[in-house]
Amino acid sequence: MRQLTDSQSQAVHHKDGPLLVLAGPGSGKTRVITHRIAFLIESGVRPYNICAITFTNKAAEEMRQRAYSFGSSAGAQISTFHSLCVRILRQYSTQAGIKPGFTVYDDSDQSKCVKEAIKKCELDTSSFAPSKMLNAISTLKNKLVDPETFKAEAYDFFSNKLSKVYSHYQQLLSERNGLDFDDLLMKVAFLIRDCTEVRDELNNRYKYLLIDEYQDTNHAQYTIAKYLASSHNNICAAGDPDQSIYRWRGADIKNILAFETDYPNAMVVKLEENFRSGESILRKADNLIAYNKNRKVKVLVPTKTEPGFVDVSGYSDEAQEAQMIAEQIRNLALKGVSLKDVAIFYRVNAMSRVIEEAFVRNNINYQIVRGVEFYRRKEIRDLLAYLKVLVNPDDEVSLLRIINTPSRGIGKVTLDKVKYFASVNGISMFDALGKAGQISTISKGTQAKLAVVHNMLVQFQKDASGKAAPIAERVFKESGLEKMLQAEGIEGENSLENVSELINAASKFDQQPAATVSEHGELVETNLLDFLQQISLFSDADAYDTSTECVALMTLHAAKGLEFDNVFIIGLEEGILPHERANISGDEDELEEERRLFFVGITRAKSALYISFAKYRTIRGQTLRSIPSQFLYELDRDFEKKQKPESYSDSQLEEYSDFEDQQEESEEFKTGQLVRHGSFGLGRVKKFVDMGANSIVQVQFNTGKTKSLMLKYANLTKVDN
DNA sequence: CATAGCCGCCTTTTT
DNA sequence: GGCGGCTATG
Repeated sequence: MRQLTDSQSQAVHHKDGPLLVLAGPGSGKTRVITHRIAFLIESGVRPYNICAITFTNKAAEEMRQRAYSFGSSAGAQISTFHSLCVRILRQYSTQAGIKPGFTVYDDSDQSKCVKEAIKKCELDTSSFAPSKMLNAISTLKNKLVDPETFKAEAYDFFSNKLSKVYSHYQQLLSERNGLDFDDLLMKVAFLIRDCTEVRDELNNRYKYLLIDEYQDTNHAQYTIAKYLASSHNNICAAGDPDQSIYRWRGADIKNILAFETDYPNAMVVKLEENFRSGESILRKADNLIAYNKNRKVKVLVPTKTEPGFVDVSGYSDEAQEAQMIAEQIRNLALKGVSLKDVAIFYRVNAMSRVIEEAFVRNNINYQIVRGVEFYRRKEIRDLLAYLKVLVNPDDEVSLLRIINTPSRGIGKVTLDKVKYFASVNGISMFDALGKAGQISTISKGTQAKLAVVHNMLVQFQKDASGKAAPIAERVFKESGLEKMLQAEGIEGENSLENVSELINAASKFDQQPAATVSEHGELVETNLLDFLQQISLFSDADAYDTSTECVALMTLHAAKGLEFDNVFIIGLEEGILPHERANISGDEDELEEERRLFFVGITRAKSALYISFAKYRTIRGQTLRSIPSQFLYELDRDFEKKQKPESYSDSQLEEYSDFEDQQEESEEFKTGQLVRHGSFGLGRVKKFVDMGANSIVQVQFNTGKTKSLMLKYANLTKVDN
């Protein structure tokens, strides 16, 4: 085990009071937190009084294991903000005004609820798109604006409508005893703000608070942290403003920048040495991030003696890019590189497909780090919906999903009648099912069908307070789900396998020593509800399996916190990275976040970094000529001159030559200039990035679309106003 | 009431 | 290019 450096050691051994660890990439930040947990325990703090918050469940699990290896840290609360909130809400459900068996609603459940809410407000879903509404609601919740507060300040037309949707949406969730991701944070923030009894208890329990990736906390999380530490101020925040990549989700970089103002007596430790990457890699990262204006300047100090290796290659299209990468990886493997040490990063999930195809062709093992995908499968969602109803009979979304799955001859008309009966009598739909015999509008035969389902669920419920796996298995067999899949023949085989994988996961969860430990040190047994609530908080990064010999494919966002010897970052093109959606408001902040995202990707690489772009890329079935990302010039202004013609296939050589031709003088385009484009028509210049012959103009066209165009190909003509 | 087939929608990143 | 939802048909 490497020795701690002076500054690392300073952070680790800080005893009481606020501490800010400003850490660059690869500076051993997470290690400092783990050592600090060990130090606190050594100096007499009970593990039970420590709370460490990480960004993903995976990170929490790793930190838990490392902390264990230092000695008995059992009982320390190490989890994500969301998991912590679930715990708090269950423990203090009465004070929070919710029932402890609540369901955590994922985005598809949310979307069902918001659609209903929009309907109730008599708005049409075309001008009030559910996704827009959900986004807006999420932003409000992250800012801790509840429906009542928002209603009071909603003056304009849109806010007014949004406020109504928001109220109805919250109403629906609360009737169903469901909480969405943002509710978990908001409810806890309000609970500890308003309820002094709970705040005191939590302050008493969590005497030391450690928060990793503090740059990505949103206002709700910030508030929770503030109240959790309010009596003792033993808060240790660690993060890197240059790695803030979740602004779009409400993360506020100001939280870390203002830490010293929030906690005036804070000790600040800077970790600027980088133990991860070779010098040439770090220099590129430095060059790039220096273009961000909105930052505190810091330089990465390399400590590795090996220089590292950086390659920037242009390919003709995404298929060639993928094939060349596959070949390079095969070469690396021949040289003895383990596939575990190779990763591919991309901006959007859809870009993984071409790489996958190339890897299959070339016989390269890979895994896509996309954890939530498994839980989105129909058969998995069906079984989970049954289990959710057992634990939370108010969960109408899940109940409606399963009531006729497998089909039992219960249709929409019948369900409408049941729903009407439920609302007239002020009971839940589940209870209305139990009284199906009293619903006179429904035929005797259908009444009987409803009663059968209700009876079945009631029978299942008797086992629902125990372990997860046995009840999951029982429900799968007795509900008819298994028969339904078996009847599908070969098509259903895959589904059957998935279900048994889920049941395996459940039984693994059941056997796990409980992560929760009571004050007196005894393990708290987990049950079905714990399982359901845990998997609903699963994230992509959580699915990353470090034990198998294969290349990891993931988005740049999922790459946060990881490191690899060899890193490939693909699709360095305008519109992809930076992503076109990040430019819609013409907001410089969004471009800076894209730059930070690339920065995060670069700084994952330990010894070799391969960056690539393609001249043509097919997106959503459309092949478009693409422009190398402006970020490539920022890494290295001469990057294009250094391009090897060999990296293009023969047929592309000719095209390459016009690429190389950068003698002509570029014409200046000012923001606001009216221009005409051959196919897009009239538009106005929003931005001009001067790169000599490779200058990029961003034009907002009258069609409403904004495009980034490479000046020398775009054939733009200026139009007088 | 079930099923198949079609249309139209979106599609950045995710706890 | 993929999925969800709607409609028409049996």
